[in-house]
Amino acid sequence: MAREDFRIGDLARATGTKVVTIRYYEKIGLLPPPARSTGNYRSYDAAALDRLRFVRRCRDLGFSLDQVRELLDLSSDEERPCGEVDSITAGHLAEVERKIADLQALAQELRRISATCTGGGTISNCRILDAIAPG
Amino acid sequence: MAREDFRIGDLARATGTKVVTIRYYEKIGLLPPPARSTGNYRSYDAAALDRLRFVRRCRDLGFSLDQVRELLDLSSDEERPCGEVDSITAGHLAEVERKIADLQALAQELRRISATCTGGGTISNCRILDAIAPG
DNA sequence: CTGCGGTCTATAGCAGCTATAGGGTCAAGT
DNA sequence: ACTTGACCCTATAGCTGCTATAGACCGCAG
Repeated sequence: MAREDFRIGDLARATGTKVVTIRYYEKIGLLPPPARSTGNYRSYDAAALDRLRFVRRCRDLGFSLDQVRELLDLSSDEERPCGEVDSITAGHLAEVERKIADLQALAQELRRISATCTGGGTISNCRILDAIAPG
Repeated sequence: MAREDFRIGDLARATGTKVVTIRYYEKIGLLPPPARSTGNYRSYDAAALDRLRFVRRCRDLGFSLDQVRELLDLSSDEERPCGEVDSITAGHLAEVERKIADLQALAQELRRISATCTGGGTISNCRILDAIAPG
């Protein structure tokens, strides 16, 4: 309503989010349904911008949408102990570290396999395929 | 038809794949439709086992189904130069390494954020939330 | 002949968007 | 006044790589 309200495209640009993604976030309840203009356009305010920025930041940090939802819920309840936030973060960090370890083992094996390539052969004597399918 | 043929459950156990997944692979054309028994059960032979093992191995190595398809196509053509196999492998390796780097940066930031937690506070003075949503 | 474990098809669901179809709105230009 | 173009709306289907469910059939042991 006020002059500083803006439309979904502006919000998208301001946060680096696609318009469809914002509507998707609204649909799954991550963002509240905003006010509507006379022409039925979504009308956002500064609070909506803050909230979406928070969501995007969490997503950039690799939190799942469910985790983001939890963090949003927590952050709206001033009285709750901070420990819950920390446990979500710590849990996520542990998961990321596990993924890194998995991928490192994977990369190691791919390097081993790739190193077998002799360079000029044909499929019939491809060492890489042998390395992938031993036996 | 021969005595050594076996059914989908056996194939599943032998490869550590779920039955539904095998049917899915068939549906998307990754595995050829097998012969059928009189009771319309799928009937597999040793070649099918080899092929599925190859697929599983590729998946374990993190190749996408499309990449697996390509590798399968290549491996069935003895004349093709081996270079294509190597470029798929190298490309995949590069992608895995990029992912590792991304995740390491992420873990670093999560550790930084998590370290701000003072331990006993409430949401209203949560440093982690501050760290996630600065400003 | 009844029960059970396996198999069959077909369809829907998961995350987290993205794309498409088929329209309405609004401000600027002519 | 009219048209162009950029923006917006809803609703639906698609993506990857499976997984789950429903409802039926097959085959063998007791």
